[in-house]
Amino acid sequence: MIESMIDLLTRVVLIMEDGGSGKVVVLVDMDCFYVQVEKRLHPELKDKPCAIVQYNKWQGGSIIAVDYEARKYGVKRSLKGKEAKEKCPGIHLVQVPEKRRKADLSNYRKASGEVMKVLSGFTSVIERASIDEAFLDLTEPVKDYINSNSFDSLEFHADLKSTHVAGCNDDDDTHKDDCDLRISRGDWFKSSCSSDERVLIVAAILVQRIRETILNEVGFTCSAGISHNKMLAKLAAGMHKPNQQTILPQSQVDVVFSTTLLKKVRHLGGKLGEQVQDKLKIECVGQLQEYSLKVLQEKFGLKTGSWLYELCRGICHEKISNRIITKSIGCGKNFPGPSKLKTAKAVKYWLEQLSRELVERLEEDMTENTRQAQSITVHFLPEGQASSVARTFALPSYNTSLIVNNSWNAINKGHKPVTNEESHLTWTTGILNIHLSAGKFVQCGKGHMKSLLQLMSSDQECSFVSASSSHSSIITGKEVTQMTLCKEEREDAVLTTTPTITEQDQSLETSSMNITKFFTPIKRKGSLETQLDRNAKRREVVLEEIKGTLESDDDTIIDNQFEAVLCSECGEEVLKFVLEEHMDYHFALSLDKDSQIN
DNA sequence: ATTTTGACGCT
DNA sequence: AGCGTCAAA
Repeated sequence: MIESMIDLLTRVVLIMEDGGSGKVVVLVDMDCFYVQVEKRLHPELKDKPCAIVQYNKWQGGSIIAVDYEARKYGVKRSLKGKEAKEKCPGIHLVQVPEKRRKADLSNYRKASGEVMKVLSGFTSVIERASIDEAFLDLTEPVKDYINSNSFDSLEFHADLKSTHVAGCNDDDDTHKDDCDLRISRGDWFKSSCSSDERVLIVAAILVQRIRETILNEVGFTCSAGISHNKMLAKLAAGMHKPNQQTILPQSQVDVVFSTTLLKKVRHLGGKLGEQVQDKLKIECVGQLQEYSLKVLQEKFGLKTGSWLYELCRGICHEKISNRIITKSIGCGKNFPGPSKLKTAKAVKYWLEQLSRELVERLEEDMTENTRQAQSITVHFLPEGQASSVARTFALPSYNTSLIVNNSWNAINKGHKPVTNEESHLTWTTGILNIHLSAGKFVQCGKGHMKSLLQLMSSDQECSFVSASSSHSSIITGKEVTQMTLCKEEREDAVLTTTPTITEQDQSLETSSMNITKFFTPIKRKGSLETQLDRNAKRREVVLEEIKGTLESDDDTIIDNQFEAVLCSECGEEVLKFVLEEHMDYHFALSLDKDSQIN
């Protein structure tokens, strides 16, 4: 009974030409993004087959992006650089930059930001879906455009060269079919076209402009899918690449779905897609239409069942959030097989490297987005375990030592050493991966007029932490006085951390890694901006002093960075502000020795 | 020995 | 909070 009512309602919805969404949704997807970023940086690579690799010591590195020229030779993601050379001897392999002995993706994040900025010029509703993809809600812009005067004077054939309509044989130039004629002739547009297709064609004109603007302003090509919801837009975007766009109207859904493999649909590319395929013995999305809502819910649960029921009819209610910056900032590194971390020294070294990258990125994020992360989660994968372990702790200030120490404690809790010989703890099992992720961002700082306005006007994505008096919380056994997060109170916030140094910590403190003290208390006075200004000034001075020969250093604010000290390892005089890097250098040497012994 | 990310759902 | 899934380069 209920089922037949839902079937009836669904049929009614389907009579509505756009599947009931009433929206215009676009997915913009950059073509082989990392390759384009590198080619912009190295124009001589233009028109040459090219792939991006991470690292290259082992098998020529792992490929993470491939341009369309190289794809012709069968070069794919996840191949080794070496294998790519075999398939395509002329290929140019560009390495991802490395910093602190790990891959550094910041160039690509910056380029992504450039694209997002251009997109924000066209519509107020943008969802960053990944580093190179964004969903746009063009419903309003399309309405505006239709209501504007320029609408009548459209010349479709001129503007829609790179536009396709899904489900039409538009690949063969000699056999232009109905779909192509539709979009290339204004007269058809005015007379013989359903209203949902009409808005999508107008959207296609806007998307064409958006893509041209991205190319002109930041120099990247992209592809796009134009439809009524996220699922269809994403599917459409993949149909014609690179540098093209595809309309997928509701009227074409059945035709397209009759040959679309399940795993090609968003969210069905993994285990669920396999389950659906196996349980129902079907291959294509369209075949799902043969199953009642009841049966789908029995087999896959209430929620997933109704999701599948609607999905195969082209209906998808996934909301487009309004957010072009990430909700978390993280970095991690794998230590596969032979390179697994076996000593406390090695773990601390990499925690230091990861923490420094994280703090660097968090500080940039703060100046860029006037927000501050409130928590860190450390993930690590002990050898022999199926899944990684995660532990979360509070982040009262952006401080490398704090992150290193809390992470170290977290890792130690469930991972006991078998021997403990003077800063050389050894575990029965090694550590195969460490990942640090900062999250729980709250808006902060001055210049809050603008950010507050943004906050108020945007949909739920941003949330306030209500301004209240300072409170303490117990997290991972450490008492932390948190700052008040909003408004004026913040100005006078003073941070204190209460150190609880364990025996193990102290034994480690003698290790060459521990340059700064654990939980160096940080007192803050004055506004955030003042702090940032000071940091910026300090960096300028430092940069001038060392003439750009060294990475600018980060975190721990020490009064006199220019005081020289004698290095305990080599006896050289070293300025304090490069001491950490200097010790890293020694440690890297010792690690290399270690690995030679092994 | 793909690696390094990031979002979200489940419990 | 911690784990699992899915996805992108």
